[in-house]
Amino acid sequence: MTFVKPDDIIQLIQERGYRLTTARKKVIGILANHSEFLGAYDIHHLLEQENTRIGVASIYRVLDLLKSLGLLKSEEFGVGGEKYRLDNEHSHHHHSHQLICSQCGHTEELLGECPISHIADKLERDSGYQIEEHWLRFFGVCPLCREQ
Amino acid sequence: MTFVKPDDIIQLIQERGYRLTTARKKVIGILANHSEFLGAYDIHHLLEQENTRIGVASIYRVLDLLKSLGLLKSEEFGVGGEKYRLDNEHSHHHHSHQLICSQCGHTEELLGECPISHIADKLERDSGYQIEEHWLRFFGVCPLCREQ
DNA sequence: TGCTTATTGAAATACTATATCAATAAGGAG
DNA sequence: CTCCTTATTGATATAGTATTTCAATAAGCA
Repeated sequence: MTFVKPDDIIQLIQERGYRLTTARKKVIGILANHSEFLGAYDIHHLLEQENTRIGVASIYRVLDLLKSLGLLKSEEFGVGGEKYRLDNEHSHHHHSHQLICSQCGHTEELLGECPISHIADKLERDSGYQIEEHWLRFFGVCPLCREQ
Repeated sequence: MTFVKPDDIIQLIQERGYRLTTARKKVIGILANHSEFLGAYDIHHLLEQENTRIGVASIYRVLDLLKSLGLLKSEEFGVGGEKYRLDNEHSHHHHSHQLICSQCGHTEELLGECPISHIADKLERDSGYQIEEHWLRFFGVCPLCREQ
């Protein structure tokens, strides 16, 4: 179970002017009841088990919509394509990513999307720790120091 | 260009009792001439441009062989399946991965395959730094401390 | 040179993902 | 509550990646 309530998502969808359709409700329902990552076809199969037939194309469309609303986390595991999960409040933790020159000490903050969050998620599941923060620090020789 | 010489790979293949075939030589030749990551079908197309026709299945077999010999690095980029590159000596740098309890201070070393190396590789290309080392430290509350 | 068998190529198959388009249904207007 | 507009859907076709199968081939040894 995630901490995102289906009703909140449905409300957001309507607020944004999107229609509230069966496909959207069903796919969101499945995602809300599964804390693990699911592939598009996993969702398709789970819906079939509830005797609900939603076209694969529509499942991808709902996933795209949720992604565009920032409500979805996705991961590429080794095989089997992209997997999706509702983005819940616990999936974020503080981090610090730095690139440090081991010769002159110059430090750069690395911005952009966190490449570690999915590792932290997995680690949280595997270790039982509740991860709050991580540091990622790269040490190397900066271009200026390399010239000398 | 990688720093792995095709001849060294070919020698290793023969030492291990595998036959030296055209498919193996050609695929290794392509990989040795490309420092970027290539998909199986990229290799297939590149070989066609040299008027060499190697079946896709065989390309996958060569890639599997190289992987089993530890000579191949692979990555899943966003789309388009797995990509491969010969593993060169510069692709390794020292690292330390730890999981630390922020309450009791208990520290665990995280073993297993380094999930950061490909980030380091990309960073090296993008930043111009020559990365030598990285630390990845996760801070959280361990299962014992969570019970209290 | 011939033999054994590891290896290959082609085709069939499976799976993920996207584009197309007629049919459908959501939701506002009346 | 009914009608109308059009966003949305489902089925199908298509594309790309990956694996399996099996007869044909060629590598390497005697």
